[in-house]
Amino acid sequence: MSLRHAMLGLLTLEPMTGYELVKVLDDTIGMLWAAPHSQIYPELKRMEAEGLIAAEPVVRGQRALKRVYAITKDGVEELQRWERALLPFPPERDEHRLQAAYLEFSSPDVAKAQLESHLRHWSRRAEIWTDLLRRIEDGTYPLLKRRLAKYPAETHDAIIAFKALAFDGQLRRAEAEIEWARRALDVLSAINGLGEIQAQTADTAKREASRRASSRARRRNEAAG
Amino acid sequence: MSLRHAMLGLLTLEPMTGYELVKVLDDTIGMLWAAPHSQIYPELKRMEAEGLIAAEPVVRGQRALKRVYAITKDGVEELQRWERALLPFPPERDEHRLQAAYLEFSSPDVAKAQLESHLRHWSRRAEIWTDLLRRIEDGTYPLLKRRLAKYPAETHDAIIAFKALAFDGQLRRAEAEIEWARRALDVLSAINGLGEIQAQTADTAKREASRRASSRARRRNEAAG
DNA sequence: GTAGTCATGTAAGAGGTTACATGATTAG
DNA sequence: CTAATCATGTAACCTCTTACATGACTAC
Repeated sequence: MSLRHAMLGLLTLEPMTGYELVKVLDDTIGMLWAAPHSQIYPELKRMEAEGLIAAEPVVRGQRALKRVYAITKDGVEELQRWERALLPFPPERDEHRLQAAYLEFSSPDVAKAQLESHLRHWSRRAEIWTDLLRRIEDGTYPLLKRRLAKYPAETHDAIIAFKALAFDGQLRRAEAEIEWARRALDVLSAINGLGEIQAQTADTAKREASRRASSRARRRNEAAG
Repeated sequence: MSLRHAMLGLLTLEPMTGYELVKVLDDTIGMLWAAPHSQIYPELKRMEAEGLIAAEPVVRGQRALKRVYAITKDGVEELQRWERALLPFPPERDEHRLQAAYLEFSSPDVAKAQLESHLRHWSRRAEIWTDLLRRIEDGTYPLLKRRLAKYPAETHDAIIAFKALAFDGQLRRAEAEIEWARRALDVLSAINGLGEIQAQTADTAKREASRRASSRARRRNEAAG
């Protein structure tokens, strides 16, 4: 349940509308914790109901209203409670690594394309995080500028250091992925026996089971719908 | 939907019971894709219904039966289809990194304990992956031994290389986390201004809004239930 | 007999994805 | 006037988590 804490953290900067939260959770903070608007609006409602944030209606144009959310005392307490918790580590679940583990069922050209895609993805991520780090350190990152303006000078070093720390962690992760993908491409090009490996199936193993399984398989398009 | 592909991959080694899959997905392969038994058994049922695997009842003791699942031709095709797909990259979502980004709401001693826990967790993971890598490379990893016995000799290099590649990626990730946590501990000890930062809340910002928000907050225990 | 392992389920609920849906405002 | 942006929702579906549940088999 960290979407809530990502939003509480953002609201310690200043009150925001759901829409503004949608934007930052799709852009910069989304590089730490991403969320679509379909998740954000309902969560804001729940947080308001629980008293963690308070909405104030603000006029917009002639007819329209927008709801500006501000964090409450309870919200700050919840953020601090979470901030001080020892969070459990999630189980390992990495689809790309799992795919790599069974590359013998792929083909060399496809595998190469996949690893190049991996490299491109994490290189783009690394660029984004490098850029964010630079902007945090040279003071041109707007969210941070506004945050520093709001908190006492003696806390600035810590605030800057922690924001940089988080993105530095992301960057290190990206760099590890980049190095891995490069090495994987080397491993791939050094291998010849790759290709059309035939797995032994229930069908080839057992004749009568085969007929049942494959006719069941043929029926599955209708049955699964 | 990769649990299915993790299991299809395992079943290309040999037919297994749900229980055996539970064990490997909690142990070695669980280091790539973890899953609890409550997810495995229903998924096996679905996969059987779709014709990707075929169950054979095998006697156990006097009264009991166990269901041994074998991959079918359709199952192998599905594994190959997935293996050749360009998988999308998931959105960024890292609770520990998010927590690090707002460490100014924590306290120095708690933050230190959290980072030490991070270090311990990923060091344990690194040990596990290092050990798996060693056993893959010196041929003492039983799952791999059995796999090699089943596939032609010219594919062995590739099979070994891909299994090693996957765990190497995990190891690199762990090492990046370890280095990050070490650096984070250094950053932490270099900072003094950390501690009881007070966020400006809706309560402190607006007097009349305050009264409404905090009385709402007081009511929330009953209201939220 | 009894503890540990083998073996297999169900169910409620949380969190996230994808798609569908609507309308006001502002800049050109 | 029209396109982009601002603004806010709902709903079906999927995956995963956590907890509850049961019973046979085997080694001591």
